[in-house]
Amino acid sequence: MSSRISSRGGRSPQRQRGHERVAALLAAASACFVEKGYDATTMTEVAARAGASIGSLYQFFPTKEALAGALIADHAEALYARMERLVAQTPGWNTEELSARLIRAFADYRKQHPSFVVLVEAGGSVPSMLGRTIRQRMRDYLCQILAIHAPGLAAGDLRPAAMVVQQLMKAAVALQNEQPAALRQAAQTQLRRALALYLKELETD
Amino acid sequence: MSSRISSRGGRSPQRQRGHERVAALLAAASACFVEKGYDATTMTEVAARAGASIGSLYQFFPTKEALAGALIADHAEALYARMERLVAQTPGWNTEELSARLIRAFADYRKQHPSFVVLVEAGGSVPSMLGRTIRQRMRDYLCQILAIHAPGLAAGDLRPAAMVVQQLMKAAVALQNEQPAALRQAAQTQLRRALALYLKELETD
DNA sequence: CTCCAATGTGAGGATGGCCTCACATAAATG
DNA sequence: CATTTATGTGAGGCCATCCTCACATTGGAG
Repeated sequence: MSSRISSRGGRSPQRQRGHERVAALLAAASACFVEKGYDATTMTEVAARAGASIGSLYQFFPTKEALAGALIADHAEALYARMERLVAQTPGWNTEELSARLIRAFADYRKQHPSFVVLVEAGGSVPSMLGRTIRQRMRDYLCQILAIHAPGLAAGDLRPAAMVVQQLMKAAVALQNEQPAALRQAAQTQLRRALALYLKELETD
Repeated sequence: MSSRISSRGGRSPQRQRGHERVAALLAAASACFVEKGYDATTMTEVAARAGASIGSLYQFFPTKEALAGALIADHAEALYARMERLVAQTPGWNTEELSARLIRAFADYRKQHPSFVVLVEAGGSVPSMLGRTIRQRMRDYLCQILAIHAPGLAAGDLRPAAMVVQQLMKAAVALQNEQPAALRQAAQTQLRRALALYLKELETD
């Protein structure tokens, strides 16, 4: 749970009080990033929201970029864990079920880690090398799932298919912003159908 | 082609020289936004790239937000024109053709207006009310296309389907960033198949 | 040519944000 | 208690950026 912080400048918490602080700071940062985006949130605001002073914030996170990086790293770990559970459960699911689970997994994840999308998708001055790495690894997980679910698929067709599925997952996340709720749910249902159709087609190749 | 500028503060160009300047400024701004994102590009840099001074830039665009807004407005107009052509041509196309045309239309548009996605998708401090309006209107166009192509579709199912198609278009745009080219093209082909499958399913409802 | 509105210019004001630093407090250790 | 390490604090340095302003230049109209 504790995010490893770059050794240069920012000291890791040692006592219990320190760990509580970093937790509060990370939570505050997450909320700010979601509400105002990466560039628009200020370090002062994050500290204030966590009930800390600016100096305290800089004690643990030597830089704004390091703060975002720690958040991303924490959330990425949770994402990987979720994906590994999905991979493990894939053998027992048919196409419809797999489609529904994939959509639901991403929708749920976004609810629990709202700042992740904001930070990784932000094309701005946020550390984007992490984002590339994470997207790549996500694609690897999807390749595993597809290899299990559609064993007849040629190895060369695996990655393009995984990329398409990945984009559909991103679409599921984007649809969560829609209002009203009835329309959103109808759209999510349709997206699930589209994904199931595509997965079914992959099996017959 | 000339972008209408808010009457408060920023004067519209009157002589030919002025029009050339705003064109150069908009082109420079577009390039900067693409390369560095909205927040990271500076007004000084835009002016320098256009071969103008900062004062000249502020003569026509009273604010950084107005500059981005003018760009978005120009690009949106081109988008609407393209969508209207698509709507007009839809009756003559079968499902495969429609799918290919939709994907290609968006991919081409992104090549010709690279800053549009950067500005509209940027969740930061960019004027986002324009983005909402544009997305809404895009959805309306897609509803028209679907109503033509799948006349049997219930009116209530039209908007959710349009939302899904819209997300697939966004996916097509996102896939354009992928490297290497062979992988990108394979993924785009797969996405076209997924869209065609979904459109075919809509017809049989 | 003269005049005047449009356009061009860049130094500088004003603001705000990232980060530092010198010092204060808390808590563990002996 | 004395000491030392971890943690807490906030004023301020430094710098980048947005935008203003007073003035120069251009070019068409009369």
